[in-house]
Amino acid sequence: MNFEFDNERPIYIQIVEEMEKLIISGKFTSGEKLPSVRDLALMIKVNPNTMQKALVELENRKLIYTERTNGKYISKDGKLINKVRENYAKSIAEKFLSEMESLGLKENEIINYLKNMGEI
Amino acid sequence: MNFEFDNERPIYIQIVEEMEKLIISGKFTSGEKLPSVRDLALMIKVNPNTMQKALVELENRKLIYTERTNGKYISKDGKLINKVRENYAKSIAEKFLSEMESLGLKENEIINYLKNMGEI
Amino acid sequence: MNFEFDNERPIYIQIVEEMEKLIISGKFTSGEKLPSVRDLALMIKVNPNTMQKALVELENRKLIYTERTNGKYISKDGKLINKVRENYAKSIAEKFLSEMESLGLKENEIINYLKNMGEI
Amino acid sequence: MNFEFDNERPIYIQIVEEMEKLIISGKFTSGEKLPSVRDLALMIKVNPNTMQKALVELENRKLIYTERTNGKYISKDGKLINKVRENYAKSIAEKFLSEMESLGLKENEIINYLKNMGEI
DNA sequence: GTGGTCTAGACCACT
DNA sequence: GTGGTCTAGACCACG
Repeated sequence: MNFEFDNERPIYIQIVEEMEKLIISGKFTSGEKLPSVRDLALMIKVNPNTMQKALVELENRKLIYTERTNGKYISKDGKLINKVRENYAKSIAEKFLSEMESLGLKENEIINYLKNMGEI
Repeated sequence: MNFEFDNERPIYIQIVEEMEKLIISGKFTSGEKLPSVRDLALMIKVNPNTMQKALVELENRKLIYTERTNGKYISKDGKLINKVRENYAKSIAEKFLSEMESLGLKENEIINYLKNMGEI
Repeated sequence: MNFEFDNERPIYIQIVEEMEKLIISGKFTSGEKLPSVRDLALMIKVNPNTMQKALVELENRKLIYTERTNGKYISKDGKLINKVRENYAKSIAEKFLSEMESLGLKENEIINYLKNMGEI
Repeated sequence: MNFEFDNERPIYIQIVEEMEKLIISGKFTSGEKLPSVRDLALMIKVNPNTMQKALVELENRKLIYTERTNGKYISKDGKLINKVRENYAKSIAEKFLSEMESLGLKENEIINYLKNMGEI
């Protein structure tokens, strides 16, 4: 894993976001066992407590679960994961549209804008 | 003006962002005189220090300028404003595309997704 | 405040439970400002980080909220607080009944048992 | 046997508690021979070490005893079992009352609350 | 002065 | 070896 952090926002939040993306995009598969907290911390070069804080948050969101003394696992709840993915896509698309529209662009203009970007 | 702030990020940054959007979308016109810092602070219900901090940042970005003893004005530099608008549009579009692609969507899928949203 | 902790369970959890009780029983009033994290930590003699962890959990439960750089406050959502109180009462009553019944006692026997306790 | 464990507390403790309840409620009869440690472990799907740890604790509490090379038996000491049952009932009743009272309820209100629960 | 974050390091129970 | 908890101490942005 190769994580880059920006200094403006808490590291643990950025870890949560990155891992959430890895889960909902299928890079981590359902039920897969995660490396130990300490190993994850080493891999992305943060303090184990920081890693732990991120994992607790992911567990609050039900994207991972803990087997006591055994390890942590990606959730097996496929429906939940799908729902999170859909919510995520919807929320960033809505945010994008609203920001572009606040610049005075109409929807077809926005779509043309995106198409042109691909061609450059 | 009716501003809503999110507790997670500095208020003055959020003011900067909102005013920048107002300027580049033309809600504030070039050369227009701004209300006094004190009045702006009252209007959006923040501490005058916070308002002042936001205005300093906008001045750093050349989007407003100060006439000593006279007040603050929206920049008359139309090219600059256009450039800021274009950079802004480009940056949010790139961010949007990269986030959608990290979910595993291709560019044409993303565009279809946006089109469908509009129809709902 | 005078808190006593048992060694079997995490201190921060015990703090959460005690403060939850104080809130739902009205010892803390709605909207009331809490002492600073550091002061609370001093008062009940734990590390500020431990106190912070407890307060984060209370915030997750919506029983308190944070005003950035200003302090923490008891929730003003009276309905929520009532609901938590009712859930709490219901859950401990159900647990109590089920445990007494698993000893072979009928409901009227349980109630008599309680009445006798008071008289001793 | 059908045991469900909560991840937050040691499994062996939960086994002890469940078996204690089975004994004091008469589900296991005095003097009855228990299945082997290995079989018990299989039945409730835990590691034999964990089962063994639980049985050692039950033996410390004199609720079972071991006949060397022969097996483990439920205690024949009816007085002891009664006493444990009474202590257990008393302790959960006291805990229940104290928790309800910490919500601001008086004893007669608590009893009415219980009566109403039964009727729903 | 407020809350928040992070690091370093230690200890613990459990399997 | 696993996750979990706790302490001590430092630093930071904000208002």
